[in-house]
Amino acid sequence: MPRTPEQFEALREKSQQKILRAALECFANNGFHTTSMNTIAKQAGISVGLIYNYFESKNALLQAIILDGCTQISGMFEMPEDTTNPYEKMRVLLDAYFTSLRENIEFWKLYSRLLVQPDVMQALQETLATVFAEIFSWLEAYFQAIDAEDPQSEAKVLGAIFDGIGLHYMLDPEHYPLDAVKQLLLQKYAQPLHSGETS
Amino acid sequence: MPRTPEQFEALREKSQQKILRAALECFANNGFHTTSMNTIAKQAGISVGLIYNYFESKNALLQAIILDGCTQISGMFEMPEDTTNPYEKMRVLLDAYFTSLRENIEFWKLYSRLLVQPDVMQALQETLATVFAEIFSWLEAYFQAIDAEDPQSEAKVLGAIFDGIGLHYMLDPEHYPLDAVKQLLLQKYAQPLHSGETS
Amino acid sequence: MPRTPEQFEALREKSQQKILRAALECFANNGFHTTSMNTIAKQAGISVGLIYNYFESKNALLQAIILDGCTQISGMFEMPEDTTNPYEKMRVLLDAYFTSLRENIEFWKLYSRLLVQPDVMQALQETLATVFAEIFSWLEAYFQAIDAEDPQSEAKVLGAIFDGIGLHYMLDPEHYPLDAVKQLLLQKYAQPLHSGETS
Amino acid sequence: MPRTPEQFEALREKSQQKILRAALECFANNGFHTTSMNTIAKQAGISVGLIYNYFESKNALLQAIILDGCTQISGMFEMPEDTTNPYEKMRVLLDAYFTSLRENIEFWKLYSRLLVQPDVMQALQETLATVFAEIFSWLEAYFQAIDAEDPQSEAKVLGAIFDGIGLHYMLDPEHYPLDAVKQLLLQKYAQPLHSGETS
DNA sequence: CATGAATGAGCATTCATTCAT
DNA sequence: CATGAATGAATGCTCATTCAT
Repeated sequence: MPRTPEQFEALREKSQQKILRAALECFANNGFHTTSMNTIAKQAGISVGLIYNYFESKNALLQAIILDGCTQISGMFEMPEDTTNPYEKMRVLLDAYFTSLRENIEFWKLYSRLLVQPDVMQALQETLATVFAEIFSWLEAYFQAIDAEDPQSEAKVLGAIFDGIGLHYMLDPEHYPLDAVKQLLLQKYAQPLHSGETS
Repeated sequence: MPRTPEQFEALREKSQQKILRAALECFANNGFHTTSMNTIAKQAGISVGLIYNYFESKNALLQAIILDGCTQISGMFEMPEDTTNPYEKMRVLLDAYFTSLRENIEFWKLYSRLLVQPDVMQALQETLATVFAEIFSWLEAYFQAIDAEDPQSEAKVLGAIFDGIGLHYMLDPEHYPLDAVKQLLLQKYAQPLHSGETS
Repeated sequence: MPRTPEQFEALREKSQQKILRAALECFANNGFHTTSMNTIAKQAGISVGLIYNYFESKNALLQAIILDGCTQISGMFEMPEDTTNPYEKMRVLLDAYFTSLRENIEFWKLYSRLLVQPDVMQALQETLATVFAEIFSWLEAYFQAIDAEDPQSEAKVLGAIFDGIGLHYMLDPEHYPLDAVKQLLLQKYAQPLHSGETS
Repeated sequence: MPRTPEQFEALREKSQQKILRAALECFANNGFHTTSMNTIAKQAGISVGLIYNYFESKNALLQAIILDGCTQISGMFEMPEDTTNPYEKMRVLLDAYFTSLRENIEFWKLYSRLLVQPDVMQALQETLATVFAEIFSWLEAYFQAIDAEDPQSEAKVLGAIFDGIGLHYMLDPEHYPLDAVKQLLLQKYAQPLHSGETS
């Protein structure tokens, strides 16, 4: 009784997801170079050979993971249609970011780690450069919208804050005061400065 | 006629420096795992074996480099004796930091990279944890001195800014607006807020 | 269509045996330190890497060989159930020993060689100490059974004879008068002394 | 004030002896391959380079040690002029052997170890073969003198006893019953058998 | 004569990748 | 589709030996 093409597809999808999840966990926790294909296979509960049925190489596997993650990051910048107020937008972004930090810590670990591994980066540079550009242009637009004096630099600083917090949070998730920091950022960036000045 | 102990010492010092410099450059640009001892030797213009006359292992070599760098980082927080005003102190710190970023870009590359490689970190964790703690306590003291509402979170955010900027700068030093960003930070952190508002 | 577990098991068994045999031959003829893993692989007709699928390290490989051999040595002291007469037992032992010397000359070479390599011995000491103790207690029991004056010393001397002969035989197997020596030992140790003197 | 040639010679002799002693100790305790030239130099309190002023190579150093030892072994077989009785000769030999075992344990360790290291042996084979031949012919002469039935085999067995005891003693010098074993051998080999038979 | 820094070939070990079944 | 045994190039590290002083 041969399987239908749909069943095949579903099986493939399932195996691929298992591999991606296993690889993400291993890379994030032990580093890319330190993780062997055998380790990933064991973690995924499959054989080494099978990985090569789905991914051309260890590097290709890594790229697939990153691509997944970039989609997610980009998603954070998508706003509900009716959100037009810049402060409101920033609130949505900060919410999304801090939620993601907590929920996808594995990915953020990996992301931070890869960001800075030049050998790994070569292949990803293009992909990441695009995402980076998108993010910074979004941030600049925000600072222009609220009439900041130097929107570009403000965007750089806020971008640095995002990556810096991600990095520090991931170094010691247990003790990082994620909520307090979020509050501070909401206060700094998601509300008009000197709100009561004119009264 | 054997060399005098002083001559030997000079030779040793010279070789060690050659090795440290070569290793920093290689690690920073190509990553720790991707750099082989042979590569370092070639870069330093010496033989592989010689490296092991000065450093017990590849890891020990890395640690020596990091230790060097930590001393440098700590140095940034040492103020001239007569600097008591917190804003003045912050100005000195920001100056030191941005100068160091520009002058020791190799080290900052390496630093950012290592910060996030769990396998490499094991051995360095203690060393780095100490430096981190020092830095954050310095920053907290600053925010307490200027009567910030939530000094801890402010310190976290400013710490994130430092590491985030370092990371972004090093990803593309040519195009990063280092000066503009520095000016913005001076404005944000090194002068009283709303100082002249009421006048 | 993957192989069945039984097929894999058979493959593994075969490779492992190939490795053990090749390693024994190399170690025995060229010494432990002088034999490289590459040499063993070449001798076994496989790749270096494969050895590490079966043995954790060069030392582990050596230990596996020794363990095999110790089982064999111990076997020499196992007597047929109906052998109760001590002289008869000694005859069986001498037979077993000289047969083994001839048939497993490779192992005896290795054994003699390792016995005296302190650096290699560290790991094997426990294993070998046990075997040694067993042998000497067997020999002492024999000398007690035939009412020797100083069973312990007699055991030491006979033990020395075994190892000494092994060592000399293996230095020049072609010319060693193994049979004549065996006859002499049978005469010395496997028959009552002066049995017919008084007749 | 230049030194006289005699003084030079004395200095050379002294250094050479220091090296030989240090090397013997290291080789004996840690094995030939495991001992590095640096270790020997440190043990001798001199520099590596100096060793090469006196010995062509590590192997040459080893050979020199062995040659020294062989002279010593040969010496054990030299009898006082007036010793003509074979039993008396055997007594002298056994005395010499057991005394040497105790006093030159380092050398015997090394000797036993080298005897069985084929790679090391290559170079020494000739030297050692000569010594071996001498010893066995001495022993055979003894057994001929006392009218043994199979002098050659008796010589092989006694030779085996010597090397076997040496080997076992050196494996655990603390607990080996050297004296009792010596007594037993004196009884077995250094006095007429059945001394009272004819009475 | 004496020193020890410097060399580089050689070794054990790892691991991404292949492939017969 | 799936398996895991097999490959072999690459890497960290050691150590006998050389040589400038």
